[in-house]
Parts: sequence; structure tokens; C-alpha cells
Amino acid sequence: MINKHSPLPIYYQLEQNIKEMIEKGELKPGEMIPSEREWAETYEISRMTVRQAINNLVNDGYLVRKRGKGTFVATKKIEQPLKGLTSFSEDMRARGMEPGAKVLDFHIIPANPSLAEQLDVREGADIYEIRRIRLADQLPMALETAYISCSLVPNLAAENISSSIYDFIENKLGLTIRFATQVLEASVARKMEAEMLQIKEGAPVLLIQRNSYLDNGQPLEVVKSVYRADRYKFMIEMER
Amino acid sequence: MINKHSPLPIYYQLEQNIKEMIEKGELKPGEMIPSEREWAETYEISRMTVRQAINNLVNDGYLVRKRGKGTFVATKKIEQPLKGLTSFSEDMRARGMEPGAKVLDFHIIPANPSLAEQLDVREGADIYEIRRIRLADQLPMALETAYISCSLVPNLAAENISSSIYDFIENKLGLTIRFATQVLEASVARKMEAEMLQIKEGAPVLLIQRNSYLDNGQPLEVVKSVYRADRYKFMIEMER
DNA sequence: ATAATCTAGTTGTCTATACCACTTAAAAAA
DNA sequence: TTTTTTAAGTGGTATAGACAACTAGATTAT
Repeated sequence: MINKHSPLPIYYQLEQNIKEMIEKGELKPGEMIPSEREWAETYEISRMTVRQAINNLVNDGYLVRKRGKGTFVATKKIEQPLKGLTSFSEDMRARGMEPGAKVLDFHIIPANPSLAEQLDVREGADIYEIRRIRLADQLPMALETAYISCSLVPNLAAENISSSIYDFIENKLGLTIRFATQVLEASVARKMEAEMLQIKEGAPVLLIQRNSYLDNGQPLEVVKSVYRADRYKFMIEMER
Repeated sequence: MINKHSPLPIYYQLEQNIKEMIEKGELKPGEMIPSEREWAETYEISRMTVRQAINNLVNDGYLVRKRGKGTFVATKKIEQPLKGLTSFSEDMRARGMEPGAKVLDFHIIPANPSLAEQLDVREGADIYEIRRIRLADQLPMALETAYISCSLVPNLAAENISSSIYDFIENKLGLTIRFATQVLEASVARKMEAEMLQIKEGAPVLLIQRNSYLDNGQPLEVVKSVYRADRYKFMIEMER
């Protein structure tokens, strides 16, 4: 298991070893793992080296330590609160899901007063309207409508929006997204939303409106999303 | 700076020390901090102890390490949501409303496995269960159930909970609340909740579960809230 | 002047050990 | 039999030291 002659650090090998055992179900959620001293004795390594491996797994959410009792497999799968602004795709990947998108509509419309103000463009100016079903593991997770200024992102094409717009903005256009404001509210699914999301009409949904901004303060996009409540919870950590 | 006789661990003191320097601007983004050996020599502590402090700051995103070069203040701004973590009362006041509370229940119960784990107490240990209707401008806004460990806050009394528990914890007990994780999900009101909140059964509600922690990392409370969706939206700013 | 090598400094990994603080089971006392 | 004390086991903190791997500047060789 642990090869002391491998170029890989010993703590890393142990970390991967334990992680595999958890992922393969050899160690179940809530189950106590061997003590630090046992690992150290079994593999004839220092306890401090064991601690480093376990520290990392604790930080990553795989394990939970209880002083005096032992170390346990975390009962909640690595559902870590988001510590920063993420794209939908990044969010899904963080949850261990495969993100996807199905484009419903993509066209250019004139900005109404509300959107013009939010995107800081002239009323009536051209803006993209992008409607997509956001998928997670090939199943509908959210219905999303995004608005972006045409003058900010000229020549946006269909192939650019089949996946992550954040990815496109940051990696292809070299723009830096700095922050976003988000408003979350609870609602119930209307007929059209229910059909798209494959849930019952009247089922609870989480509405999220997001306004994101570039690092020069310029608005990037306005996004209105309807998430299925049965498959999505918004998780966040906030400092006092 | 570092008090070896303090009950606070040395690594923790150093960690807070460095973090303060960053937050006060004494250490700028991109700037190199003193080396591990320098800290160790300055404070006459072991280098491994220094490493533990710096490990934590690296994990929290304050610092970045470059092998062979040194350790640098992270350039990415630390997430500081505009609002930060607020108590219910602070939230309402920020919205221009007058906060209030009506206590429904206040008693001591044994901690079940889930709450015991979240509050880091022994299963079956005494914890307070506090159920309140939270008011805004004298109208029901949320139904809230809070759990606090009796060993952490001995002798909590009814008059302490008629308003803000955060206020009591911080100003009367002198404890410092550091951060909280929050999970938000959409749901619909069940019969009991609907009656308490004066809304229709089946009306949308926003469920918020909050786990807050003191600055020594110890859990303070677990709070489960049901907010009326028609009167409450959750608003937040997040940095990329 | 340029390239190669050396040196000093950094973080990264690992060892061995000691003691503290907590938990729980076992043993001793009532 | 019940209660109290002790012992064994857990993670938590800290020390001192050694060597590896990398970085960048200084020195030496071409």
C-alpha cells in the first residue's frame, strides 16, 4: 500500500489510500477509521506523517475528528459550502455532478428599462438573451435566462454558450469576473417551469437572481434562474 | 504578541496575528511574509508550529506558498460579503424594519446524534431548544428553532432570548462569533408552519439552516428557520 | 560577455518524542 | 449494586532535528 521508495510523499499515498477506501465503500459514513497510532504502527511511519494525511482529508470534508473518540468518515458527502462566486458548472462539479446545458433560445433583444439599468447600457440597446436548461448528471436542475450586453461581448455565438459562459468570458475573452450580488427567494413552479424541470406544477423552487460584475466594476450579466428545490440547496459560508 | 502562557494554542495566536496584519493592510496582497524560520526564531517557537499556523491561512486562502521562494499574501481579495453574517435582528433593522420575537418554547432536551455532532457535544448531552416566531414590524416573518449547548452557555434564561441571541452571546457573555455556514432551500409551508406564519398551507417558504461558530472554532448554535417567501428574500454579495 | 556551477535561502517531507485534554471502559471503593 | 476512581485509548499541541527539492543570486569557468 505505502511504498517508501516511491517519489510520491508518504502522507499523500496514505491520503489517497484512505480516500479510496471511503469512495469504494470499504469505510462507511459515520464509521470510525483506525487511530493515528494504528496507521503509524501498521505502515511503520511517523504519527505526524499520518496526521498530515488525515488533516488533508478532514479539510476536504472526507473525515471528521473527535478528540478523545477517534476519526470518523464524514456523514455528509463533500458538500462544502461555496466560499466564493462560482459558475453553475463549477458548482455542480463541486457537488460531484457532471454539468451540462441545453440551449432553448439564443437571440438579441432590445434592453428594457430594468435590464438597461442593471447592465448599464442605453435603453433599447442590443443585449443577448440566452435561455437554457441547466443539467446535472444529464437531468434538469435549473431553468436559466441570462442577459449580456452585445457591446461588451460582441459576436457571441451559439457554440460559446453550450457550456459555461463564465469559462468563455474568463478563458477566451480574458475578462475578470470580480463579484456578484445574488437574491434568493422561494417560490413554486408554474406550469411552463414545471414541464421544463420535470417536476409537478406547484412544487417548490428556488429563484436566484444574480448580477455579476467585472473587475473594473462594469456589469457583466444578469441571470435569472429557477432551481428545483428537490435537487438543489444553496450553501454558503459567511464571516461575522 | 505570542503569549506562551495563554490557553490559546500558539499556532492559533500566530495565525490570528498574521491574519490581522493582512486585514489591517500591514501585509499587502502579493507581498512576501517572513519565512517560517524567521517567525520561529522571532517568537522562539518550533518551525512546525509556525507551519501549522501558515497551513491554516493557506487553506483559508489568505496566503500562498511558493517552494524555494517564500510565502505570499494571496492576491485574490478575501471574500468579504458586504453584509456579512448578521443576526435576524440586524437583518431586519438593515431592511428598515423593527425586529421582534415571540417565544413559543424554551426547554432543555438531550442532544440527538445529529445535533450532538453539529454542536460537538456528547450524544444525550443537555442542549437548549428555543422555538420562536420572529417578527418584523409586529408581523410574523419566520419560525425559528435554535439549539445551543448548555455547557457552552450555562444558565441561559427566558429573558435572554426574548430578543437577539447573538446580542446576548456577544455583549453579555463576551464570546466572539466568527462565521456560519448556511444552507438555503425552497419548500412549501406545512399546516403548523402556515398557521404560525399566517400564510396558506402550501405557500412557498425559504428554509435556512445555519450553523454558527465561535472564533475558537467551537460550534455555537444550530438554527433552523422557516421564512415566509412573500416577505423575505435572501440577499448576498459574493466575490469571485 | 556568457554559461555553468556553487551557495544561501526558501518551502516540503519526515522522524522521534513528550505532554495535554478529552472519552470511555474497567477496576476499585462505598 | 451503584458510584467513584483509575487506566487505557483517542486526538491535540509542541519540540528539535534532519534531509530533499526548489529558487535566485553570486561566483567561477569558458
